[in-house]
Amino acid sequence: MNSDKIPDIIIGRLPIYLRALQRMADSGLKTTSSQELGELVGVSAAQIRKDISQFGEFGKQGTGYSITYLLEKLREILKVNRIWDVALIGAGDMGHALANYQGFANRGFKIVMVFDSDKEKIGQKIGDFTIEDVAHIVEKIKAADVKIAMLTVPASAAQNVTEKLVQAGIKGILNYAPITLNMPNHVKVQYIDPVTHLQRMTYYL
Amino acid sequence: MNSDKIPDIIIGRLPIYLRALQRMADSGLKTTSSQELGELVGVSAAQIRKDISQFGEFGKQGTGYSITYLLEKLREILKVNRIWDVALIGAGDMGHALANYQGFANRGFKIVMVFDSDKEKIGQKIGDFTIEDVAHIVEKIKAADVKIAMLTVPASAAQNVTEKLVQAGIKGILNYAPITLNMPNHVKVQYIDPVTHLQRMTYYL
DNA sequence: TAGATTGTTAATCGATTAACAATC
DNA sequence: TAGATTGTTAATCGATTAACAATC
Repeated sequence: MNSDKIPDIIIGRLPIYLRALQRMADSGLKTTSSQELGELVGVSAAQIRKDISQFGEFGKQGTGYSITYLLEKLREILKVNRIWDVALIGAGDMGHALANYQGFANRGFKIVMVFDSDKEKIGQKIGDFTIEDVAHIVEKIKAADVKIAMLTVPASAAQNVTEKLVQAGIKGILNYAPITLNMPNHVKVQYIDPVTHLQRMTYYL
Repeated sequence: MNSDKIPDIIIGRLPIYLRALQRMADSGLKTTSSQELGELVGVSAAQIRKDISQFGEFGKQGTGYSITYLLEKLREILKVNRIWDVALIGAGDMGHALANYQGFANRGFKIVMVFDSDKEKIGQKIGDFTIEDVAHIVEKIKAADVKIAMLTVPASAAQNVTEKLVQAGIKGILNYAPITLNMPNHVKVQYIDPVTHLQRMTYYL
């Protein structure tokens, strides 16, 4: 156990462990080891143990880790033992795909509002949501006390929207726009750009 | 200049530099510095210089880097000074969003075939493509000599499809299924799972 | 008990930063 | 020329791995 600041690189691996453990639980397994979990996620057993031990002693010598117990602990650590409301900004194809995605709910997230700037789209429905005017984004997000946003607007609009999101009290942004955002330090961003991921692989081809 | 093996972490930053430089070029800029580029992408100037200098001497003391020249060099290094054909597997919402995405072409990629296993979907159109039966995926990909795939099938199908992709000679997979894939070492994978990205942020909230 | 596996320490390995001579 | 900025070296910082006592 270690109460110092945990490196971000470790935090980044925990969701991967969580995902693998959930699959093990779903297939009825009760117990695992650092060895087995490591093989499943492509990480050394030593690293699995080191990462987990930052937060406490969750295993047992000789038998390994109880899957449900470790799941519970990881969910606590990552604060996904609850449901986070999420605002979606940008009702294009990607926005639609995310709005319809069934995989959020059981992993801690729920889209609760959708915004766009296109007059044609405002007022229309995506699944259960009515698309709202991005002009009202600051007050709507504040009123709903939403802390997480997913951004699927064009690159040209992303920085501008980001500033409104910060103003609205958003603390974490999952950014699908292909641009690095300029942000205050207290707001976290994660980037998803399929092209940068593809370009990372072509180097090796 | 350094001819040893370049660390993957450096390769991972190059697409980010490339993206920022492209934006600078689009807005008419001719020249930049490690300082300026670093601020734009959130990386130290020293690191920008170190990363770039792995591949040659592309800058000039006193004046910095020519944007078009550095763009050209980075595209060469990443092998995106050409267009890569890409196979898309999974014609769900995410598959549709990717098939319709206009941002691939000018950054080195082009979807050329779409597969699904759903009899209802096979034969239907997505944009310009007719959805093909995943049962024929190995011969179709081999025949077209495609080396890169994007995987947007459910987690339960992903490992199975991956094995077929490897058999078909695919060398890089962009995986949207929320599961770690088991792969031979000579095939590269990149993972995109919005939930793991979100869970990485909630820790800090 | 004997075997298995944890949590942790120390050693190794790798990445980042600071500093500056070279030079445009 | 004077000012700016590169490419590179050495120092620092951080992450990973190997090894093993503790113990279930």
